[in-house]
Amino acid sequence: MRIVVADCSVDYAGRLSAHLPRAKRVLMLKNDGSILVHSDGGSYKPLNWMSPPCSHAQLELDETQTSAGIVEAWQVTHKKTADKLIVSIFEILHDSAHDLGVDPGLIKDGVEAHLQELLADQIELAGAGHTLVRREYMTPIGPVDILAKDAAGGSVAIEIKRRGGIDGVEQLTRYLELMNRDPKLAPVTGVFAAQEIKPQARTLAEDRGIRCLLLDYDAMRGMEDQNTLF
Amino acid sequence: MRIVVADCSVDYAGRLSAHLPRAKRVLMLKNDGSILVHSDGGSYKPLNWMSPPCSHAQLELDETQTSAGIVEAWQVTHKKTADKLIVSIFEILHDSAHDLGVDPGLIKDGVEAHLQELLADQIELAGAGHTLVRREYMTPIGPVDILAKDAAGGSVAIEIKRRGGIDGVEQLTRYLELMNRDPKLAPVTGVFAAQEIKPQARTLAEDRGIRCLLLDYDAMRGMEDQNTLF
DNA sequence: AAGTTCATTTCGAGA
DNA sequence: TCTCGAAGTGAACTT
Repeated sequence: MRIVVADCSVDYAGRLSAHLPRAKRVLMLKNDGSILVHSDGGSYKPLNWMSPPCSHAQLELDETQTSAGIVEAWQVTHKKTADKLIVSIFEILHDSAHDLGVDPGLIKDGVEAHLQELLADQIELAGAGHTLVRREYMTPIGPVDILAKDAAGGSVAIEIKRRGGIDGVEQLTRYLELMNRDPKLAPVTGVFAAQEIKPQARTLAEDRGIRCLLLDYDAMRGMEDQNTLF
Repeated sequence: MRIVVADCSVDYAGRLSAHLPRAKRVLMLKNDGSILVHSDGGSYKPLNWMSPPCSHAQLELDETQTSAGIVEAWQVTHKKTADKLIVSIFEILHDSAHDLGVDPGLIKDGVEAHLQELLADQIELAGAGHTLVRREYMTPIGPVDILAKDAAGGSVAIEIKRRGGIDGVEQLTRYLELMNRDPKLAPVTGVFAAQEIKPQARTLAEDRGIRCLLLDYDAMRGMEDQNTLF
């Protein structure tokens, strides 16, 4: 990673043509040859950039450029699309290189996991009087997201998805079939919970006697915040 | 703009929860309080970030943190959504600040203008034997993008859009109506040229006897490059 | 101001 | 490998 702060102008030609007038900017040159041109504002999106794979070359300066005050010119070319980015540098204000190594990468706590956590905490959303038995209840063919008991004491298996499609209903159906063979659990009813339930999935679920539960992630999160605060 | 290269771990809590394990990264702190966490790879999207408006605070370190080797901890909080980003720093490898001033901003050369230029140069795309009369041919209600003549010497008015919708067809229709009143031009036929023509627009155009011409921007640009090279 | 569409989108999952 | 949908999308344009 090389970081250059410079007074520069930038020209891009690719899907569109774009030009950045002369100004001080931060140029981030990554090891894969890619380059980002950042200003002191805006969002995380650079003013201009070149995505990898691409190659970096130093251009020869002609008379016009040197007399205009350009001290260095870079050309970054994309290896597949022939997109081109030219950085004309008038003054380098800072230049440093850093060996960062390979990044271990971002760990995202999936929304599904979070939904499961939230619904476990707010299990009454599945029905008045419902109580939590346990999350990730193991069955021979995999874990059921949530096992609960309804007001009458009957078992309830809940499958949680962010987007509820046919697949999720089939999955829950398999769990229910298996769990209903267990005399300690049976009869087990099913709840298919998701932020969004596709019409086909809803039809299939209801046809099989599985209840559908639409989850409002933001509302559940807001509820959680209140529980934490007080 | 402050640039810090540091051995750090990052935690984000907002719409989702995310964690970046300890590693060397570049932290870009913009003047508006926003922060970008970049690694030496990936695209222009940072591993993690906080968009403005947000505020930056230095956290007090507790025993657990100091014994874990953390020398500094930052908390960046969004001013509206209460999203939170915490950067735990184990070692600062580089730290510099730069006054960049306000950026004049990106100037995008519209694709439509470029398409007009390209089609004017490759006017035979509009039909074999077509010749260019002029670009931006003025009429009392505005300029027609391209005026050409077909192989038989008849006038052809071409309207160019990046995405061809109903609006563009209506616009061209008005031009054609007007131009057909001019005995020096009449009869004038219309060509609706665009990178993408919506079905409704195509139907309307063809119903009015206007030809539709799908433009392949990349191919036209490639052709232009060849013309320039040889 | 609120909604819609586009993006040099980027990114990930599923087929 | 390719296609399709989501994104902590952001940004520009319409209504």
